[in-house]
Amino acid sequence: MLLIDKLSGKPVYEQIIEGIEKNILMGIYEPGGVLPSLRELSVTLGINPNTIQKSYAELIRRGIIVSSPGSGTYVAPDAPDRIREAAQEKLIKLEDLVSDLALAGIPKSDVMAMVCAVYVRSEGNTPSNPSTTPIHIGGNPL
Amino acid sequence: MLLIDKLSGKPVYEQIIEGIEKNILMGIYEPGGVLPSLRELSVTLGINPNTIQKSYAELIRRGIIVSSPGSGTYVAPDAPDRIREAAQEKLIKLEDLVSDLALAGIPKSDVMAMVCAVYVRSEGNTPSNPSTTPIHIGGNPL
DNA sequence: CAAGTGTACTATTTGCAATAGTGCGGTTGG
DNA sequence: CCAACCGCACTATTGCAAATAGTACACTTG
Repeated sequence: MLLIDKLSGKPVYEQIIEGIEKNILMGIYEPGGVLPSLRELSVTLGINPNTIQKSYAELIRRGIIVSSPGSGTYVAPDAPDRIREAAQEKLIKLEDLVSDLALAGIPKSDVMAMVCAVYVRSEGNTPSNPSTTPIHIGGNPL
Repeated sequence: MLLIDKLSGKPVYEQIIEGIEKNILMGIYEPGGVLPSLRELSVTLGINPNTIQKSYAELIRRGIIVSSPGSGTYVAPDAPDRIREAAQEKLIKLEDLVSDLALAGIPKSDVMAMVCAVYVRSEGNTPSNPSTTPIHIGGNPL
């Protein structure tokens, strides 16, 4: 998981943030579950620990993950909800992009078709069922 | 025209590129017409001439505008077509964004409604009629 | 107690955006 | 013709953010 493209121009720490959020939404990282440690993820991704820490710090600021010094970092219980709320802001970016396409003459039907296709494709990718509470392991503070 | 926001985080030279493309699509800059000179636009926007030049150079590379050293810079005859073709790439970015929103649980209906709203709003903003060929003035090389 | 954890620093490198300044050669219009 | 303006091509510099590197400290776990 967590593919990082150093040549994409997008800051690495942002890619990590988005990757973790995506994993949480897809149920790979479950609420209450433990995240990879800074140093472990650092080795896995081949990225400096400080860069990982920067991503974690931002996610903590957003209340999506919580840290327990000396123990580890964990997914907040309401992480999916918080991520979904933040997604509302992305709708504005989407609006700007669509506005550009409309001006450029891209037919409305093309955009609509694309949206439909995406939603059909993503129909089976939401296994994060809130009723199946995650298993509590170790010194998890939650 | 050409509003530049130095605090937006977006590079100024990109804002200039997008602004000029938008003006071309809206018919404010007509194919074959002359663009403001580097120095003139520099003064108008309060931006260093080299930054303007960077924007112009990129637009030239894309074949959207052409330059005639000593004379001026002009909108390419097929500029609108080229811009529209390039817009196809933006569809991919849009697809990624919609994919994110779908994963975050934004309902398809919300996205659809937003797309409709944008297209309804932008219905009167396309006065760039290809049949009305622009007037040829001065030393225009086209 | 040893190992692993998050946290907090400082210093340095790297790349990009933007500015500043100068000069060259071509075009234009009086 | 020629002064004025044009695009174009340099170099140098500044500022900023991302990323790396390294160290140290306090805490938790087994």
